[in-house]
Amino acid sequence: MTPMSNSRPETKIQARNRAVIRTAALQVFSTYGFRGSTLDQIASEAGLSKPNLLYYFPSKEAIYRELLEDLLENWLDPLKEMDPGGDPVSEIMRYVRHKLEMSQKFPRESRLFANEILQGAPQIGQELSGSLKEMVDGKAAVIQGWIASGKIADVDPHHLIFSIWSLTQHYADFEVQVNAVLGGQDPFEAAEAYLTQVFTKLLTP
Amino acid sequence: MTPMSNSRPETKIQARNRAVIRTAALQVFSTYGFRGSTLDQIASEAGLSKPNLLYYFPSKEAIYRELLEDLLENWLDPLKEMDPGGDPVSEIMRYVRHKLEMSQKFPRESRLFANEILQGAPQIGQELSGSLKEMVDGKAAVIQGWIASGKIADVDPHHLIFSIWSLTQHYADFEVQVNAVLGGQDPFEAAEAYLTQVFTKLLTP
DNA sequence: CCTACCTTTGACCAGTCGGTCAAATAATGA
DNA sequence: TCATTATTTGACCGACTGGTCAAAGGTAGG
Repeated sequence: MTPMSNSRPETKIQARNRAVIRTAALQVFSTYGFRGSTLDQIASEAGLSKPNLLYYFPSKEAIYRELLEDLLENWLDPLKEMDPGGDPVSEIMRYVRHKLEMSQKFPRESRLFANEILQGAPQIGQELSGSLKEMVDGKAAVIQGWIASGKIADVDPHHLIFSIWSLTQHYADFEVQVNAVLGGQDPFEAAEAYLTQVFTKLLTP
Repeated sequence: MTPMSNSRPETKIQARNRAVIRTAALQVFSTYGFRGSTLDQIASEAGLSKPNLLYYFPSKEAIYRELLEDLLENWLDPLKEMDPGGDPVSEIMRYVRHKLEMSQKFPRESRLFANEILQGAPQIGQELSGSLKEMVDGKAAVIQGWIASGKIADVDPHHLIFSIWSLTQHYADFEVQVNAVLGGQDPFEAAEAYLTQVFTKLLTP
């Protein structure tokens, strides 16, 4: 009997092994994408046998989906927290710093997402044009309000959001290139200063 | 006798079929990455049989390498063309527009590169820390010169270059997400206006 | 026409893929 | 203790992987 097919409470072994598998799968999927990854790789990375993996998850796709679902929750949350009542420049800068910090602390999650999008978002396409679009449109309206009241400069809100995603995630997704070009020095300190400069100049009316 | 193993001039059939294969392989590799792509996929996309593919290219890796090598040439060229003697803001803006145009016209090439970097640059790692770093360092020195003479604002040159790459390539690499959020309208017109605004404000002293 | 080379392919190979299963092994609780 | 359940694994499956090969089908020049 597989642990997913009943509704008994999760044992300690189950909790531990499912976590181990998720970590291993994140490592592999974020590097090679769904199709480029194999169960044997993940099993080896997790220190478990392949049938043992499939005792905890019904399929390769199920592991991948669980990772992506967890990701989408945590990934889009910080944008939701942008407060329409707060100071516009501070709110946006806080979001920028938060996203940059996510790239620094969770580069694998960022790359997992990038891989999924590069491959045409076969698993999360609906969320993108559904809840994500909804949320972005909502925040774009908030930003448009800030513009209308003259609190920040007149910039396209959607592209402003894209530029925040792009600039911050770049340090995770293109980590290898950034490190190669910078020759080993840590990029994030200078990145934060640079991004602060960019968005301060851009948003100041 | 395979056409790569001698030095006779290329026949018309060879030229045509090698081009067909490159196009098909670009489509597949740029979507699924090297490991996620199969020769059968590429052969099917090219309308050729799998042994026929391997008549024109010695291996899957050889096709991939040829694509990447062609890419690196065309991809990094425009940065080289940035003229130290020209007007700084114009030169940088011209580069930004050029890169954005590349994202619009050659999104598959951009995604091929992105996939290679995401996977840790197993094929082009040396070029990144070799010739690419060299060239970027050179251009960063040029930009630093412009800053020193007060022609543009004081920004970190390396991160300025990263931000140009990141912002422009985002519209190719994350095309699916951008289209989903924008709901079908063409992103590039607004993107060009937005990026002009960003870099004008950033660079004006 | 013929011959020499170019091109294409069906059949095949060993290794790997995601996934199954029965049996063995550990943990748990009465 | 013993029986029940949870966990682990070796052996295995059919499908697919990158790649080979010999033979067949085209093509071009003399």
